[in-house]
Amino acid sequence: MIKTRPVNDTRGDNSALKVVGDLKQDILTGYFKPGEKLKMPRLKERYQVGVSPLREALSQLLIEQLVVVENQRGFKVHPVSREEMRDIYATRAEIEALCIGLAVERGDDEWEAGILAAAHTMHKFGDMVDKDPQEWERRHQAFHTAIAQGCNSPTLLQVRRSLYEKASRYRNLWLKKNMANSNVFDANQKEHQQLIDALLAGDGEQARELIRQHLLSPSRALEKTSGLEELAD
Amino acid sequence: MIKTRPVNDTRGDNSALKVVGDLKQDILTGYFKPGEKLKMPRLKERYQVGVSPLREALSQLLIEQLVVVENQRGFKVHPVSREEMRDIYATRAEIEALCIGLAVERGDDEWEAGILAAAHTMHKFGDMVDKDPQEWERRHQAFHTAIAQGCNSPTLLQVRRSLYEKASRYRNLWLKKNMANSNVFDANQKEHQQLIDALLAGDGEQARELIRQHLLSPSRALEKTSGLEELAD
DNA sequence: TTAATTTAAAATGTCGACATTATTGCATTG
DNA sequence: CAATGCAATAATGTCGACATTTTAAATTAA
Repeated sequence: MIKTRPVNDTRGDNSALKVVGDLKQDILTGYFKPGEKLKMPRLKERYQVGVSPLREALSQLLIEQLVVVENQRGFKVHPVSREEMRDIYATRAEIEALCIGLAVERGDDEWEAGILAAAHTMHKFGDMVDKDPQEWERRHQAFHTAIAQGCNSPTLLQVRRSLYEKASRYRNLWLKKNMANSNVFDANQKEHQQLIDALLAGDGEQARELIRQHLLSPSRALEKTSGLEELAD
Repeated sequence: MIKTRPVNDTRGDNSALKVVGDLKQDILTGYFKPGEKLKMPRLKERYQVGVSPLREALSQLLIEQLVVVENQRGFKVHPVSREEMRDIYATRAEIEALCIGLAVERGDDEWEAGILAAAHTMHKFGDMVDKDPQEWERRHQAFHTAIAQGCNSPTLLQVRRSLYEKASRYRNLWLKKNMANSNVFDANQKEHQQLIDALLAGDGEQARELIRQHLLSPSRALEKTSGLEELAD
């Protein structure tokens, strides 16, 4: 029996690594607003660590472009903008299409099984009445990740994950807007089925086009809303 | 008149940011070998700063996957492996093809001019007798960057740069092996001309295929060499 | 000699302290 | 009243110190 360890088990890690996860979550979920100044006293209080681990954590989020720094003026949450949203979503769509194209070429039976399993998990959730957006998003992402895994390239998957996280702040807005709207979820379900069909048929070109449209729809929806202004730029 | 500032001007930056550049250089050029332990006393001595800025710098290189960390055992240079080299180069080829495909769709006259300018700068260097590999690589990269710029996507270009840096350690091996071999440089020159022709003709598909082959050739060459073993894994 | 154990040395990760720099609030002036 | 200048308040970035842990060396035992 292989001993696995939960993804959020941070026992052997140092303080910085522990705080990276929490801080990232707080930024992605919007607890810290875009553009907001991240003052050390507040962070020390919230995460119960000194400045050294905090600065290490912030240095990591700096490279992931979730925070920005200005000398002698500390750290801020990376601001949001329509332009950035467009660019991130467009890039994500291309990267995801790339993953899928390679996956169709390289994917094996185990890959296909993983997709069907994840699809089932998603489908079950669709029946629920109390749609917790976070849990829905978890399963939704698990489904797409199962597909992308088929590309079998750690480097590419790393790029993919990074873009997914960058997009999270915008996606959370979209989720708030649409969690009541069950049409959206039904349409999603349909698109997923089309995607699965194309994948199992080995039609890479079709799958690539489907995923592009699928990934861009939240972006298109957000273009029209005024939700972005709320998040000070 | 706009006041520009040289890329390596680090006056307003904090110590960590200054040391990031130097440390990265030292890792990419192989001054610190893959897998080598990065001990604080040595780093303090070399970069003339305390542990705090050092740990911040290392935290950034951690996300860029140039170093790895183990709790209570400090930082190490990220090890190299044939597998990683293959994956990085393959991913880079796909990303570069993606950039170029978009660039052909979106590029304007200024873009084309930039390519020709960079090509000229490269060509001039080809005539020189004393081929400094570093300078050659600078111009080579400037040429490819000029092309990729046409995609007009900061996010995608960021991904591209990150992969370029990850590949640097392997590329430096290749450069050492081939700096005497002028056949290689001539072949390169030819491939560049083909690429330019395809780009100016607007043939995206052709350009994408050319760039894939172009980027993969160092990887293929390195597959055969024994150079990797020198770098302890 | 090899293996195990103890001891000593060195390195890591974190905090508090301090100098420097930014920001805020208040008074002064035009 | 607006704008400017000044003081006091707060925050940043860096270092040295310290407890903890790892690594290396020395010693002992088999």
